[in-house]
Amino acid sequence: MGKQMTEMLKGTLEGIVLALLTGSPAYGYEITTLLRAQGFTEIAEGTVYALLVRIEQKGLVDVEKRPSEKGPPRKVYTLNPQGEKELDEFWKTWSFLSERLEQLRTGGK
Amino acid sequence: MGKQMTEMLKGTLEGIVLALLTGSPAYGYEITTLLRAQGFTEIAEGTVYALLVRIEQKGLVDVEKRPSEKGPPRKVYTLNPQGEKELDEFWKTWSFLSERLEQLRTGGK
DNA sequence: TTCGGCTACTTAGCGCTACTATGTACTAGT
DNA sequence: ACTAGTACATAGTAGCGCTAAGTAGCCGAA
Repeated sequence: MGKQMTEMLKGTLEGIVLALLTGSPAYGYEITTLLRAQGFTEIAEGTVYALLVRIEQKGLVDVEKRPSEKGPPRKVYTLNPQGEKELDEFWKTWSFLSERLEQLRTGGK
Repeated sequence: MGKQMTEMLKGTLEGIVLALLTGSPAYGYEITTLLRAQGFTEIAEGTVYALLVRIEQKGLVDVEKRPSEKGPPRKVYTLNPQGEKELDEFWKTWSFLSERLEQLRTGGK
């Protein structure tokens, strides 16, 4: 979509990925294709992997290495309790922002 | 709200300010207080002024200097046609992101 | 058997945006 | 004179997504 989307994704992409991980673990390449399937067609692979490194270092996910039939071993990420807490915070922050913007759009000065 | 909000504001704050300018022009200090009144209590003054410089340089607003009774002269910003176009784009980008996230929140993998 | 194409992960460097901190300058009230 | 409120400006910092390039394993077609 362009530069606007790039800037807007800052801060939200992490939440999106955490949300994707709720319920079912996933590995990097898989997450990238999931994002693309959901319409985020322009998200760079490198972005996803860098993000995964970050959330791992923050302790929001547990990581497990599993062999793949089709290539190098996969790093499977699972949301842990701290990650769920962070996701919770994310939704709160998002809701706040979302409500303000909805108000602005419908002319509520 | 904290670091999460700071990151999330990237890209959206510009749209918020443009939206605030639709209908009625405003000057920097006024915009800052408007934002605070709407719940964005932690937005730094310097952030707003820097943003205003940016959107002026991008040609999204027209600027007029007006004397103030209470201090230094005000710089009054008015949304111009190009700014309206940019705001339109912003709302499109926002809608896209907003819809994806709503889908994610309600369990739509 | 070699080559392209898919899978899968990594990393250095860049650009953009919001924040911190500080400074300037004008007015009014005490 | 001093403080508080109004009003704007800016240098430096941190964080995040993107670009670009690389490594590595597997497979099927030429």
